[in-house]
Amino acid sequence: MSMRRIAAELGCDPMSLYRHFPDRQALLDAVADLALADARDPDPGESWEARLVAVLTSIRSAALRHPGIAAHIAGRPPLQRHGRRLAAAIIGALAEAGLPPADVIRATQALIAYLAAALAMSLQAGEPDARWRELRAAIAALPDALPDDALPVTGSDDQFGYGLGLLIAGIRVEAEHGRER
Amino acid sequence: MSMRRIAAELGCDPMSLYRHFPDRQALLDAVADLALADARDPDPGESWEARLVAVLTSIRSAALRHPGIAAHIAGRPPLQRHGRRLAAAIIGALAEAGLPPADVIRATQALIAYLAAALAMSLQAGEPDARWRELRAAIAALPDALPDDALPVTGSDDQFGYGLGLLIAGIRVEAEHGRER
DNA sequence: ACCTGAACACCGTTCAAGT
DNA sequence: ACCTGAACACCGTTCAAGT
Repeated sequence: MSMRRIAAELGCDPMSLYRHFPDRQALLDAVADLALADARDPDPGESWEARLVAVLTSIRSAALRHPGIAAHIAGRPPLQRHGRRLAAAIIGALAEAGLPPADVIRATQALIAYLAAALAMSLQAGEPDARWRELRAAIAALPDALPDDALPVTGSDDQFGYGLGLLIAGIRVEAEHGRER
Repeated sequence: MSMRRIAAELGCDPMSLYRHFPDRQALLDAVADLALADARDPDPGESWEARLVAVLTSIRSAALRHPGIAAHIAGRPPLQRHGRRLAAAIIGALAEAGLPPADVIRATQALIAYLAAALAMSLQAGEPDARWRELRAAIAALPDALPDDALPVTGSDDQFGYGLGLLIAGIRVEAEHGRER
């Protein structure tokens, strides 16, 4: 995904790209946001929990469908047209959960941070990452542990969903505490 | 942090580095792990919640104390000597919380994913990231919202602690559900 | 046998020269 | 005024030539 390679693919001079974007980062930001175009907004009839799961899963799927730009999405969450649309869905769900506005921001950034890192792990998992397998093997060797092949895989859908579930359970607890106060 | 720059700093030929490490990534992995040497293990007398907060905060602080390698730590969590020591502390705390072994792995990876992304956000926050400020401004313009300057800052300690609290609350809920079953 | 540094195949971006 | 491509200042890594 270099400027020279993109220009070659487009059959134009590398410098022509600088007519449209100030630098490489701005070009990739625009492409990254575009890659999220097919991440759908959640059904407003669903509960806030279901909407959070739906929108975050949808973003992750859309990013993984565009492997060339996924690493950039993970490193710099897009905040242009589609990024903002999806952020608004997250913010709406959190507001409905009952979090105060400052916590809505905090929880939004926590969810996006988790999504970004889980996405990065999924990408690294593509190239079999020997380091995590080593760690899994070390854990399997501990007393009372499962055999290695029963352990969840880094970057899998299952793995992503579990961590997302933890965050949502935490948000529910936090919102209930706020309501009691 | 290029091979040529490191070699120049060390006053040696760039190629000498390849005598000690197969490639740039292996060298940075080793440096990254070393940067976590001063992240302390938590006090075993504390509760599992307090130990999780302590060890993850300690890792984040250690990484931020070495800004040159922090981005590499965020992108590729070190899994050598110190990385494994700290992972063992996380795993121990989660096991004590009462999670079954497969969930201990899932929760460990969720915590490390969150830590990595929050760290990356802290680094980007160093260079004032106009994109997040724009999003904050957009949120401040919503009905019932706080004024922009009351919103939490991306990548701050406060921000990190809040998301970590959500994950730990979620883990507590998950562990309690498991105990009921 | 070991080590060095020239060389290869790239990069993002600037800027002077062309039209 | 606009666009092009040569040039600058870098990369990580290979490998042939030296000791």
